[in-house]
Amino acid sequence: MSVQGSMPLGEVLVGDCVEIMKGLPAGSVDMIFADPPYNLQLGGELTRPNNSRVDGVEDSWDRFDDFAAYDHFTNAWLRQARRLLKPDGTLWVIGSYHNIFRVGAGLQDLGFWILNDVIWRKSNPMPNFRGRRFTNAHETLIWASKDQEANYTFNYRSMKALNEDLQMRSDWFIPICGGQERLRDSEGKKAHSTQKPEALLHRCLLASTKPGEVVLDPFFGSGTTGAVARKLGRRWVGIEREEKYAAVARKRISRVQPGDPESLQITEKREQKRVPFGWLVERGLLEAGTTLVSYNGRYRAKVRSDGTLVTEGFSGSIHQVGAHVQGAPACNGWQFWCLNAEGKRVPIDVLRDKLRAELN
Amino acid sequence: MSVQGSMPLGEVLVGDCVEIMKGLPAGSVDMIFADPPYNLQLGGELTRPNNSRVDGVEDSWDRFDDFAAYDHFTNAWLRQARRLLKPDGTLWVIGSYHNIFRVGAGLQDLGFWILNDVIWRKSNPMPNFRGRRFTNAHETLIWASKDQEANYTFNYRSMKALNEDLQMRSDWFIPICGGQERLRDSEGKKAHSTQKPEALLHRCLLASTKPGEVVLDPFFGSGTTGAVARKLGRRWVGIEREEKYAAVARKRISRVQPGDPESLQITEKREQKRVPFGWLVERGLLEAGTTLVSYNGRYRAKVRSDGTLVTEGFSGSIHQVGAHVQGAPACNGWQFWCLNAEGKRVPIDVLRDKLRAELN
DNA sequence: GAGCCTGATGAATCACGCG
DNA sequence: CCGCGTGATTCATCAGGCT
Repeated sequence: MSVQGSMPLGEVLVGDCVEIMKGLPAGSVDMIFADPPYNLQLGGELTRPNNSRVDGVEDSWDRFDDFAAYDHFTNAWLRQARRLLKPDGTLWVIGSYHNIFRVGAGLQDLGFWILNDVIWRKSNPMPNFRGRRFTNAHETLIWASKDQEANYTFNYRSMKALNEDLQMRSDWFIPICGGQERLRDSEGKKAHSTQKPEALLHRCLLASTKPGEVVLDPFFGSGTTGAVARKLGRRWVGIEREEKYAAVARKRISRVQPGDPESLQITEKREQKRVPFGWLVERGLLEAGTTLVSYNGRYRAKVRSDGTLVTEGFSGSIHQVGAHVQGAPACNGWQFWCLNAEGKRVPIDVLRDKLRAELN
Repeated sequence: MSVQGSMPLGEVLVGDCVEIMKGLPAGSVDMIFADPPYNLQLGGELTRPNNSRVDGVEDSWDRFDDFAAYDHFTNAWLRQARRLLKPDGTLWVIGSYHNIFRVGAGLQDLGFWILNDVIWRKSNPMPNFRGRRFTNAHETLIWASKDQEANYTFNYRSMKALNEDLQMRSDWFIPICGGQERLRDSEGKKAHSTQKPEALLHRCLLASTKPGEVVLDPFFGSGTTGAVARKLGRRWVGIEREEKYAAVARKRISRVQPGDPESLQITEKREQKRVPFGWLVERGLLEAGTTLVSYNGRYRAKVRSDGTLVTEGFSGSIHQVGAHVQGAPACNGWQFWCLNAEGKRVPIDVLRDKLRAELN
């Protein structure tokens, strides 16, 4: 058994990611973002029609003898990822058709529960020069919890806000990393061949973590995960096999302005403090005896001094009475019941909001 | 060994697809489109915010004991699919994150060579009613040949034409099947719970088959593959486990107007008649002695009467000379060499097009 | 007929905390 | 650990009915 130290937050650890993960404490990570080698089987060089050479991925870290070797490697790092995650932590993995099916099946076999697969649609993909296939214009991300029962984090409201107040879909349109964002060496060459755009990590981190939580990236590369984590006030740990890339990442992240806590604060509705309906009556925001109307005008009920409602032959909480009159199994009374205000029906939820504001 | 008959073209065979495929002749199919069960593993019932019930997929054909059982089933039908395909035939499979990773890994293990994964982006997916995940707004298709060396069909020009003369990308935006297209029984209920849109099949068939070729769908369902195949002048065979669905499909397909051969004709450049460069000189579209310039203006060469080019100390075909001056292993001379026309450089390929038009 | 409103529905792995 | 109560939660499209 290996000796397990504490989490080296804000550091890039250099070495084999499986071995290094073995030395980290179990259940200490809230989210893992992994961009493993793609197992690209490029047959020789790829050239453009005019013979200029495409600078593809041919680094030694991206070569595996066969699928069995790749599966073995995948299983090893996924096992460690699973061990390091907290019970409610989640895993993101990105890949292409060369490797993502093997990774997806592998993580399902280990008990991970897939929450979504997400498509990164590239605004500016490389064309298919030979005209023999469809332009490969996307990559696939898998988002998974440790098991089916996990109470994972999903910042629904933040995602909805990012998408013009419509639910965020599973297809994301984001440009590839280029221009000023792309890290280059002194000769102008790409510092890393598969640098991911910060916008992609921004969305993953914002969707599935809270400020201050711990994010691990076992294939750190040029450190995009660390840079965005710092920007978003998340804590991070990176693992990178090559010191060359680790150095690039450290320098890059040190220049990132950390996000200020206040602007990072987001409140999901489901996290707000509970306000019982009765408090509205106690506090005088609603008088006992007031008649409430259902949102569609079909039902009426009277408010009692203890915070229950009463309608013909039935009484109970706002939720119970709402469900009863509709003959429905459940009902959110806050949205169902309304006040008549200036001829318009207003959900009693607005009174709850008002009280919550007073209570702060 | 089972007795193998001939291909029952235009028929829906009722029974277990693996068993039926075993009875069909090897190497007899040009393309297979497969929409296997997704193994959704749905839990209890799901209601919309208005308390109406979501009509999920609860059919018996989608229930498997565990991943092992699903993998076993997947391996069995993929093996038969492989046996039935001609050497240059291709396989399409559609799935969701529940099953596609297992199918993708399984077909790679059998030696299939993935050409693309294609994303069907739904214009109108069902929302995520509980706000716990991203809206699952896509499904994934895998397109694969039997092996890496296969000379598969890809109708590049047709796909490009379908996409406003830009290369067709791997992400397709297509509405789900509803409205008039959705087959319903006499009570207005869905005839099949997972009917695919014809637009999706149209694109798959148009991309990867020629008129008259044989298409097999081992999970025929309501027969979308057959209907579109008939419309596009492809021959088809369907296999469906339930007679109920087979009957629906037969009736549906019988009403389809077969495409007329002329309008199905498409011209892929690679199938056009070969036109040697020398013919341009013979026919007078280009005079011997003309000086050609490379597309980037760096190199020059002179046309000789026999259709060869000559430059400083080297002569040969347009391709050989193009490769030589660049020091490249190969070169497409039709695109590399240009004429100076009205101050602009125009590839000599335009002269070939002109001659081809004259030769018709 | 045009326009507006209401209701239905689609391959869906769809709560959570407290007592 | 289970049971129960509170309460969070939907987008695009089509069919049909009413003004």
